[in-house]
Amino acid sequence: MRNHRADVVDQALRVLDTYGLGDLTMRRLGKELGVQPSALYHHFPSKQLLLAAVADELLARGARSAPTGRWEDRVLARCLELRDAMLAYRDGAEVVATVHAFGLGAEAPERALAEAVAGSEAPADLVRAATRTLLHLVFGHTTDEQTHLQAGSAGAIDDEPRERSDLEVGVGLVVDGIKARTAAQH
Amino acid sequence: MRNHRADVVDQALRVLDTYGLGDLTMRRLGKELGVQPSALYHHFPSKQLLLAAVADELLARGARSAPTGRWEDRVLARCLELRDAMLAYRDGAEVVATVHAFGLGAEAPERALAEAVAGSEAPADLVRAATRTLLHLVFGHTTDEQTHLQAGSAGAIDDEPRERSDLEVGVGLVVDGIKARTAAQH
DNA sequence: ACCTGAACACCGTTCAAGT
DNA sequence: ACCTGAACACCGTTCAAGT
Repeated sequence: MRNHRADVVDQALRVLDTYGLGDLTMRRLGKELGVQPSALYHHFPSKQLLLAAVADELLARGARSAPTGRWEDRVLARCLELRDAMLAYRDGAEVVATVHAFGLGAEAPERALAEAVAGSEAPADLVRAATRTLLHLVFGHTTDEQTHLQAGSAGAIDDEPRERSDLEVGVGLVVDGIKARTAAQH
Repeated sequence: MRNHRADVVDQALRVLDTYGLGDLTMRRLGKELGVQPSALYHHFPSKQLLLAAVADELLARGARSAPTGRWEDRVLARCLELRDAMLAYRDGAEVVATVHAFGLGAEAPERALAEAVAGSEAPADLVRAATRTLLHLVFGHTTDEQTHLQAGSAGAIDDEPRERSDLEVGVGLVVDGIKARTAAQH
């Protein structure tokens, strides 16, 4: 049975969600597709680029329609959209953050966030710095949250809301900071 | 020649800085110490715990005396101390962030940061959320900065100041956010 | 276009045994 | 206390060859 690029990505997402990033190996993925590991190199030149495609597909599946309303609300909506997309797959936050850090993909969230932050009408330099700050904040908080969530199936009832509200507070602080700065130089 | 725990950590730091995290393997480290890889398991039960000790030593070497003055200045000082400590070793940011994410060590920066943020006299919940936000921000920005720095030896002259100022702006935004929030509920 | 089979150059970790 | 030697169960990647 011959596979296309999309089949490989789809199966990789399935392996990721079922067994975790540590078990998402070229050999394991090949076995799951009924194919030799070397066959995967017909579709992707390296595991890193396969992972980039996986991250992009994961984000596409979690994508929502563009938020409307006040820019502060649009910023929060984009942050929660990114968080939820990453939480939807096991180790999703680690995959997306790693791919983004290596500059191989996962660029849609930064663009979407930048658009929303630009609504503040802050200077371009501040918009860029604030966007990157928000992105790091979402990656960091969500990775923590997912680690907690996946670690203890026991007693996680208590921790989940606290983690989510921590992210919301963090985003709120940055938003307030942007306002304070933009007002200061009015 | 018999090694102690501290010798292993010291050599690991040397291998890390010279060859990078990708080449910091138990086999490579053993070779560098003139010892079989299995000998390392006399000192550390796993590579992860060795890395935790490496992160803690890296942070200890970059530690400064406690900052004084206004809490905003102490917060920034702690953030820059952490950044500089991580930048001092190749792949230092990735090592520290990973160890911290796994909850195996690298806890001193969070404690130091929390102490400084508490100076704002904000409610305990806000102090905790803001501290974690700042920590993620420093990890994220510094990882980006180090990636940039290590990637292109060419043209890096232009990027370095931009990255550092992005971090300072990010910290400033969060600090302003804390002030705005604490003032709002006065 | 998509895949096989075999190889290359590695990993982390365990464990009985040595000094 | 610290280390050896050998093994176990893996990795990512390459490449000539097949259909």
